[in-house]
Amino acid sequence: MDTLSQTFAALADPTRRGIVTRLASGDATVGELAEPFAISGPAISRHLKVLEAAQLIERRIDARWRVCTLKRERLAEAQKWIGEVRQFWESGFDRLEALLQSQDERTNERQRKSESKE
Amino acid sequence: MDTLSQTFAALADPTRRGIVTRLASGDATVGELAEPFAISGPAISRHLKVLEAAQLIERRIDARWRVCTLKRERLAEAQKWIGEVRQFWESGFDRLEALLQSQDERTNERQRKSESKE
DNA sequence: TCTTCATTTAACGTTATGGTTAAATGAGGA
DNA sequence: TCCTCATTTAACCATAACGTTAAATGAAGA
Repeated sequence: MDTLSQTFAALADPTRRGIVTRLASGDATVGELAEPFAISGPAISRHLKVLEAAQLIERRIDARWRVCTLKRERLAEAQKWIGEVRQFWESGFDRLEALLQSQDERTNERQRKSESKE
Repeated sequence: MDTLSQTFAALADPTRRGIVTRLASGDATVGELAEPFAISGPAISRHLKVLEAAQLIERRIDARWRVCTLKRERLAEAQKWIGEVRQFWESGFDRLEALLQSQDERTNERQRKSESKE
């Protein structure tokens, strides 16, 4: 799965967004992150694994706790993607090809006639 | 499912992001949207249904075509959510409670001790 | 009216997601 | 060493997601 898909998928769950929001105020242990939610430890653990796989957080070991830290990069990329679409939409310009390339959103794209001719 | 979850889930698929990007350059029929992708019509139709359910697009009937339009609101909300988290994270301030409330991210939250005492 | 064409719905299969409980892991403290 | 505690892994279940092909729908044009 591509990075952007992973980022958006990770943010599509309210528990995970809650965790991200909490981490925006500073690092926290798994237990601290779990506290506000009425779900089991293993469920939290899996949510953290999803966030880590999406590179939205990092985990490090501190004595007998795992401390989670929020990472900037993926959030920035996701925000940028939305921003570009919005900006393009507002501008009314017809430079789609440029936007498509800038966003590298050609996954699954069908072989183009123009391309197969060349 | 809450709105934000629906928005992020809709954006978590590369085909749907491709459709959104295409629509940022202007309205398009289902056929036009389907053209770049190597998947079946029904698959596109379902992607459009997801985007419509998430209120990212609208469909209207024009003769024998269904024309799709991008909508602004949900994209703006999603971008805003990410922006708030990032801003909060960068600020280093400890006003988590305010952020939580502003984002209405208390879904699934466990009964708090302080609350049950009051 | 009959046919065509764009799109959707139905039915189906496979894999992913999110939850659970029970057991495993592994560092710290007694 | 042995116990405790924080967290993860394993095994399982239900439901959602995404793809397919075949059939249905419904407006346009002959």
